[in-house]
Amino acid sequence: MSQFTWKDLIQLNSDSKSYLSPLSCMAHVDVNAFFAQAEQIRCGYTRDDPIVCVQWNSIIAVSYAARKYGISRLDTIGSAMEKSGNKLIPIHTAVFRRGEDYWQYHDGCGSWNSDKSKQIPANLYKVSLDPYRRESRKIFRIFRKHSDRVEKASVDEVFLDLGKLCFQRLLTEDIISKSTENCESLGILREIFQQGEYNIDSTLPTVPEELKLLNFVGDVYNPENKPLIEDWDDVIFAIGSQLVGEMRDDIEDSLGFTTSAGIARTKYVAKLGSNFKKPDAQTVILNKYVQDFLDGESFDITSFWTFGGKIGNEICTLLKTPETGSIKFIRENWPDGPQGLHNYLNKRILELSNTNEIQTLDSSKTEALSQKLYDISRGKFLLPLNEKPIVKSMMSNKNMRKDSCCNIIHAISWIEVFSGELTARIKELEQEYSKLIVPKTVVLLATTLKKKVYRKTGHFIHNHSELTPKDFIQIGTKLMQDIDNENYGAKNSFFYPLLNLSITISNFEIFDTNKTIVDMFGNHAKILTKTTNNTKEVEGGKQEELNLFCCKFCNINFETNKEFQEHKDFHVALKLSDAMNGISEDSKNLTIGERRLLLNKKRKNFDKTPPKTNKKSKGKRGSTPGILSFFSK
DNA sequence: TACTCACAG
DNA sequence: GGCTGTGAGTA
Repeated sequence: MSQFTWKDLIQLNSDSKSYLSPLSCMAHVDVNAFFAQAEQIRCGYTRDDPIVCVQWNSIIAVSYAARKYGISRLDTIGSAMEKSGNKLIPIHTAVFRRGEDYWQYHDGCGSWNSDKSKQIPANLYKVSLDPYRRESRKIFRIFRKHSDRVEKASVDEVFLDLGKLCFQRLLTEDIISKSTENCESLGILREIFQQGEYNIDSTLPTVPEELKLLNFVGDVYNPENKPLIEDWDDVIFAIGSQLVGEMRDDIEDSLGFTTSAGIARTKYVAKLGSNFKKPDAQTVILNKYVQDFLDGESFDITSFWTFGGKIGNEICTLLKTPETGSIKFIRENWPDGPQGLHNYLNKRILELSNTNEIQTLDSSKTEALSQKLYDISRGKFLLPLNEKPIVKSMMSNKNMRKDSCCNIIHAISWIEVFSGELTARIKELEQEYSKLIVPKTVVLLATTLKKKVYRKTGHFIHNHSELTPKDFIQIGTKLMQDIDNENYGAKNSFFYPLLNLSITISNFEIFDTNKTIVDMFGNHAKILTKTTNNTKEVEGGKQEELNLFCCKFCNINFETNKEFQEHKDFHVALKLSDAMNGISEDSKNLTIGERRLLLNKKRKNFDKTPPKTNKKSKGKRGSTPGILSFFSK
């Protein structure tokens, strides 16, 4: 007799409820040493070549072929090369050069190269992870081809809710496997289902003998060689393992990546499963052996997702010793529900209240926490697939070396890099989803030795049909000018060199592309004329006229050429004033573009005082600067 | 809303 | 350790 009901089975077919069914089947798939594999494939190496992916002096991914030298992610490339007797094949990530808005690979270059001309100095470059995002999307697309129940958990991981696919394969598709083509009792099950001749609360028939021969793809966790298929959940897992096997094969055949997968009732256990055997493997954790798995492999609380840091350690402390953070300990000491555990945690928090051992946890969190621990320790913490929105935020960031950002010129050059990166990333997403994606918020964050300075747009509107790096450069530059004026220019206080500079865009508005551009931006154009004092309300053709004297950098319209020229002078001056004023050796450190600007400046004899601040040019033309067309108040 | 912390890969 | 992202908490 089965322990499951028809309701449990049918629930699998529901996108929103499948995870709640005792027959639910989740998978976690992880690309092995993703960055290293991506480079291996890109550069045409094989899996046996010991590739490591390098960023500056650090290794950020180690291929499985390179692990045999004992290389780990924390090694520097220098020490790793030594360990391996120079056998490693290091490949540096793609990089942007300061002042340039595109990334490039410089294969063969990197700090391990003794040839000085083949270095990639971290003060002048910024790492680009775009190539990996691109591969990640290709992989994700393959999962999506097989299933619409996919959660992208990170750049190299997905969760799958296999309930619906398993259900369909079991009950409505012809193919389960060759061994069951003639399975009469399965036919009967299907017939009952199709005729609707069942009571939803009645138990399912016993699993037919023929079905017990169903093959699993990958390894089933079963150290004591107990029977595999006995009830319907085992059948579902066998089908699930086949589905995941097919997806992983597809990924390997079409893209070349090997992956590891875990299949289990819950996301948490599936994730432990994918980590269990690597690379190129998959592990099924059957419900009836999940406790053996959790106990036998001596998992403790800190092995579980979101418990890997302080919280997990504090739980171990509350439970007295690290060993007693073990899953078995929790399950066996609180067998009758989470209430006892809840009381115990609260008691321990009180006991430890005058020590500083417990900092993150407090009694307001223990109720939910004890329920979660109670469930986790039984492999029954049910979490639905989280279908994430396209994007929530996007950051382009650079941690500076001491000479990477010593003045506003440098800062603006980095902003150009950020702008190129963000625009390219948005464009790729737009193409992938056939949407227009418009960020409403742009944040510039500068970190100095002493403080963080933060500027944010109100309501970002771009009036182009297409987003260009220029849009972000305009805004980023404006924000940077504000920050510079307030913290350096006006007060003449300590500000540079910056330790960090970043642009984060967020608050995305997403439009379907089947609308016309006018449909989408018609309203925005109105806002533009409304909120901008110095732009007259004009229609179509007349707008063109105004654009004759339009600063492309700020998108300010000027009424006369003279004003326009003055404004342009102001830009150059602003960009250059700091470099000329202070630190003369800066010029050594400038990129070609920056140096050209400097030369131009000398040639044109720009030394006479230009309009000094933004405010001045504001005042001249009225109360509102034209750049406001990009902001609301 | 602005900012910090925690966590993850 | 550097880079990118999410979510919770706090004021």
